[in-house]
Amino acid sequence: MGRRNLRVIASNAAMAPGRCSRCGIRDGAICGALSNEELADLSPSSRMRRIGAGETIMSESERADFYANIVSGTVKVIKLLPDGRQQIVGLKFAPDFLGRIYGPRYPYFAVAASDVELCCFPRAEFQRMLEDCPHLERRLFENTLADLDAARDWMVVLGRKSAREKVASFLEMVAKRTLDAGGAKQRPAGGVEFSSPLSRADIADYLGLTIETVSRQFAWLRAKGVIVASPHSRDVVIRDMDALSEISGQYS
Amino acid sequence: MGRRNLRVIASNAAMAPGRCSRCGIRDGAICGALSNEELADLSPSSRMRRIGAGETIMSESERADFYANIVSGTVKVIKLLPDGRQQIVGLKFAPDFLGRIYGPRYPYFAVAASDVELCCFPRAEFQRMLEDCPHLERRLFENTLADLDAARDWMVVLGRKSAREKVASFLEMVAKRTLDAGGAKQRPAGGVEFSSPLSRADIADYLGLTIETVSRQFAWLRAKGVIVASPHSRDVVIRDMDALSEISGQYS
DNA sequence: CGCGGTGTTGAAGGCATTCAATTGTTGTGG
DNA sequence: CCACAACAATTGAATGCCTTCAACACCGCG
Repeated sequence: MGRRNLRVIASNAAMAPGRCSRCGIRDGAICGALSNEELADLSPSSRMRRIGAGETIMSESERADFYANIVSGTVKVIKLLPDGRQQIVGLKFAPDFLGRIYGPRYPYFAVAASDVELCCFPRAEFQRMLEDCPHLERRLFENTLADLDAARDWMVVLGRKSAREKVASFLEMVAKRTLDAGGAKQRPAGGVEFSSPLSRADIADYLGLTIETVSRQFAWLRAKGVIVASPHSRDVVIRDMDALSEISGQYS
Repeated sequence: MGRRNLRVIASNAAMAPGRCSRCGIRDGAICGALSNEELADLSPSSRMRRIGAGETIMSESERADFYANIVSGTVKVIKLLPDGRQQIVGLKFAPDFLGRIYGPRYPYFAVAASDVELCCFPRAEFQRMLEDCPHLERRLFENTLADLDAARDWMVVLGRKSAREKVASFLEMVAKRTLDAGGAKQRPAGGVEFSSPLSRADIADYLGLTIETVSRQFAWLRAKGVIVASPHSRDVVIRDMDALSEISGQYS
């Protein structure tokens, strides 16, 4: 239950300096808090990195020497128990920020759930920019508050929901966040179509369940016609969002 | 399971203006980030409030018009599901801070778990102080990061631990935090003595369990000699902290 | 084609919940 | 001071949900 192996570390080719002014995620990312001049200052030190699915981006034990924006892909934030059980404590999509300020250590494992593109800043440069830009610090503060709310929302899912409600909550959450990011298609009759960013194993680790239980709940939702999803596939169509919300316990 | 009623609201006598300079919790509280002059500026607008156990301090639905430091007592941070199930998503002790900046709403219920003394600041005054004092904002940011880490730590407990491990984790956490605050007695042979800040019902809501399961796990820990606790009492002596850590799964 | 990885499905078992009854504690009023 | 009510905690028995163990199906890739 919840014991899976973490493949560690990362081949990472340095890419061309970030052309921030043309960056597609700028407004959504923390960079949206910076003026053109400030961004021009930071831009030369940014580096693109490509991370393969399953690779570890940041690690609890080691000192994190960079910060990053997610340009594309999905990142799992993971905590481990000494015996190997694991719990996903956060999910990060583009254009989310990755890293921990005010301390050298990132207190979790950040692992690529899919192939990921990162826009990375060296620690020192970013810290300097942070001191000069109170609005950047504030933006990060607001991000952290959003992370806190998300974590606490999920505590309710973990602590008080049944397996069925958990899986429905997961689909609801992914649909919402994917729609916000423009990665999902709106379907007639309020349907939503997207591809799950997580494997069954990851979903289990996110929901505090086993793979088998997750699979069974998918089967049930499929049988009920709430979702359409061919077996062995990560593509999902939510046919009836209201029914899903009903099942998730979010609205009664 | 997890359905309990929230008694709402608060008789609250206004007390004498905070004598911040002699305040016992100043250094631990966010006020520790303020100079004597700054504190003298804020001091006149502070008000002491006494809250009875079970009363709601802040509410999800209503606009919070004040911020507060906890001077004494324990506060539960709660989230509710529409059907009444509840999950405690945070515990606050003295000298913790209560409130949410950058927005008019506090997104949880804050409920007194015991009788509580608060040092309250009107929203407007505090916001003004915040704008003038970047170090105060930074202190709050660091608090929020600590809250986030605590929430994510607890997600592991909720998602991946058995009932026995959960109860052991709870006792461990309370012992640690109570010791830090000086509210617990060190006993010979590494023992720790304290009084549980939460009822069985609250512990259940914190651990995502039922009251009965919590009670049974207490009975088991008692039978094993890991703790000493007379039934129907909140007083606990942890006889063997190492054994407790073993049981909690925190160290294997 | 065979193999590893991922996902599905079945059957059995265990752990936490549910339902229920009892005990202990606290506070109120006679 | 004691009786009583209201509440909190404990304990027992039965149920059920999720896990565990196991086998199999599907997919991509060498």
